[in-house]
Amino acid sequence: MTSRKKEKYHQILEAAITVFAENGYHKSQVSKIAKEAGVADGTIYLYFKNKEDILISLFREKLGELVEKFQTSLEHITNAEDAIRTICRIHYTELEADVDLAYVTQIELRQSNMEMRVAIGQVVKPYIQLLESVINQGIESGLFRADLDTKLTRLLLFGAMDEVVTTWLISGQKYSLSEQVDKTVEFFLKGLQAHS
Amino acid sequence: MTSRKKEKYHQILEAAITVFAENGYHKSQVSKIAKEAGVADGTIYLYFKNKEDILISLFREKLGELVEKFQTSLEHITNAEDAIRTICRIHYTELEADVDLAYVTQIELRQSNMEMRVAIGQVVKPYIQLLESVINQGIESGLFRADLDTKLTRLLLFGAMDEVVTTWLISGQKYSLSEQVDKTVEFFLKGLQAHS
Amino acid sequence: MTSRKKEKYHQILEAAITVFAENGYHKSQVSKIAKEAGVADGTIYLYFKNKEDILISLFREKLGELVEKFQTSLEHITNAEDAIRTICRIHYTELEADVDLAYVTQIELRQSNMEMRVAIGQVVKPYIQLLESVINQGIESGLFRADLDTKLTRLLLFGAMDEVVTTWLISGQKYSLSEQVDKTVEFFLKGLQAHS
Amino acid sequence: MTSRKKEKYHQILEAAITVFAENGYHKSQVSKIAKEAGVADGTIYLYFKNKEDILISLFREKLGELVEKFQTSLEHITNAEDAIRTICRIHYTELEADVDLAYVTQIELRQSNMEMRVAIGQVVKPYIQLLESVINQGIESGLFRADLDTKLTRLLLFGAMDEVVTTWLISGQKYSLSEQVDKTVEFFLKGLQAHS
DNA sequence: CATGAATGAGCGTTCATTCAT
DNA sequence: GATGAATGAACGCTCATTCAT
Repeated sequence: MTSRKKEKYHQILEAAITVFAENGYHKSQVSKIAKEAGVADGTIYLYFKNKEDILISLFREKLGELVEKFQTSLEHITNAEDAIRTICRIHYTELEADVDLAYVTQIELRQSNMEMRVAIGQVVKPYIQLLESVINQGIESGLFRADLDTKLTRLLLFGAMDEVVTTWLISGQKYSLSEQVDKTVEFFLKGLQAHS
Repeated sequence: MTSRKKEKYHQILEAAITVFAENGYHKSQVSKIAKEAGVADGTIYLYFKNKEDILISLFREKLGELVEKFQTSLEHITNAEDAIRTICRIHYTELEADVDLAYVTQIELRQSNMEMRVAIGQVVKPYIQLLESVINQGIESGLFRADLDTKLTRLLLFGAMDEVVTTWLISGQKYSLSEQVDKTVEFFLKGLQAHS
Repeated sequence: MTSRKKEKYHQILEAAITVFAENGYHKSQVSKIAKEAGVADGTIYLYFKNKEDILISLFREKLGELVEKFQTSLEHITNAEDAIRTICRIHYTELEADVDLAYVTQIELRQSNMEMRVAIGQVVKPYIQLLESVINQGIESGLFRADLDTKLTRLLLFGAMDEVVTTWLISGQKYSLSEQVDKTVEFFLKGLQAHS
Repeated sequence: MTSRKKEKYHQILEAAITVFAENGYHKSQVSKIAKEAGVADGTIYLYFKNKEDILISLFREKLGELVEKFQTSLEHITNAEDAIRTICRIHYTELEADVDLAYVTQIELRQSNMEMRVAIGQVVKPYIQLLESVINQGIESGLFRADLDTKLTRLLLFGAMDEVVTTWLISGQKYSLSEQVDKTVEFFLKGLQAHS
């Protein structure tokens, strides 16, 4: 029962990601998502509070997976520099590999009001904390500058990567996103490193 | 006549910025903007093609002013490092000084479809070119690393600043944005500088 | 299920005929039709593409019934003169018996653009063909003149009857329409008959 | 002054006929007529009560001219049969010669509410009376049947011709309208004549 | 649990008309 | 008389959500 419930839940989410990516959030009718998922319109509301909830859930699920990948990959990495490189690589390659997801996170998810932004903030938190802990670890290990403002720095890193992904997406993905990892990381590390 | 026309045009834009900031683009009725501007609903359409056009015009006007400020401030600055610092300072202080404008550019403007994004892209272009020219000048003058990818770098800089502003905004402007200039610039310059 | 669907479909059509007859097509709001039909505004659009579609459907349904009546009545009539008389009688009596329908077909339906005219043309076709076949049969049987132009003649007949109905309607139905049958038919037959 | 007034009045009417014929009454904005006429929007209202008044005036003016042509042509015709032939010829040839006028009278003018219909009725009156007087004269001279119902007969004649013109118009004027005169008149006369 | 027909609030836009200049 | 900027009422249609089955 529970597994079947979950099944339909994910079924709807997968449909939503497809429909959102194709038409954008505001132009995606709930009925279209239902059709894509192969369920009735009303069924959607057995699994989600409302349309907005679909978008947030989508983000939560997908970002959850992403954060897991980050955590798994970082598990045996103790060097902060390597960690930054790994984070950037996953950030770029995962979104490059799933353009639909990229659309939803970079474009559609931004089409939200302040209340949703707050909700999204909650979802992004683990990723942000990951960045923070890496930065902190870098400072503690002496690899990164001691005068770094952790909270500001993680915004700079995240914002920079975010913009690169969005621009790549809007440009029509005409070039390789993952090839930008090295130069991005080099810029980051120089900005971060202690004995520059 | 022309001045009175312009007067009403700006009257509507100012009303729009207020209403958009308060309710968000999608929840701002044209009639509400008209009321705020003290004109009839139909009058809006004498000055703007449609609701979307208001948003884009708003952005164009305001960003135009901003770019002018950048250009004026950079006029006598030949040192690329100083230029970067000036850009960041203006970016932060101007948006900090006009929270409504900040809301519109950081939140509402993102609530747009791909077509609008393209239009916005045109508007942002001068600012982007400004960043690029400063980076290029920095490289040529030997202050910045020669192996910098100009196009990638300006994304990193813009994205980083953009995220800082948005986060500050969403947090409820509980801290000073302009105080973040120094640490932001320090991070940037270390990432940019040649003799690191 | 299907019958209930049809039920609501006809419910809306009957409401539309009432509202159109009372206010005219252009001054009949969809909401007024919905109210009259006892359904929500949106329900209209589950059964009709748009407002125009209501008008055309109305015409198609009602004229369909009318054509059926013509065909049933003519089934056992082989004499072309009798057929003409029967057609005129039905044309006048049916519209006299349903003033609302008459309003819609004679007045409101004419308030349509060229595209709608084409659609209407399709609906009227069976009636036109009926007239043509009667004329042709009359010619073949030797009752009607051999030099009659079938296509022109059916226009003359239809146009003449149409004008009589419209004028009766505009005049406020102050006299009996069905009493005009005999004199109309007499005029027609003299114009049609061979051994004049 | 008066002549200049009249000048602008006709200027607007000519513009209206062009615009109505091109776009249809409901899709013809007053501003478009003003532009076509080379006057300001407001000027229209110095010469016409409202948009509807333009249509009726147009009809009144043009039909007035037409009736004059009828009357001039019938001046020296004492034979009722010749008169019918002349009327039909003018009816067909005049509208064939001025397709724009035909559009307005046959299509656009019908897009009117009951109030307008009444107004139009007043305008058509002289033409109707002309038809009536010809029929009456025919009866009195013994050429036409004595048992003709004058009021009904003029409807039959007018309606028949009207339908022929409308059908020719909607068909795209692919054939000659004036060539239909002879067969139309032949049908009429057989229906009208006494010693058939 | 699932359905999908029904709901009805909500809104961008048009355009005939007015009136200060 | 002439202008044309300004007005604001009016409405077709969409679509997220509900609920009887």
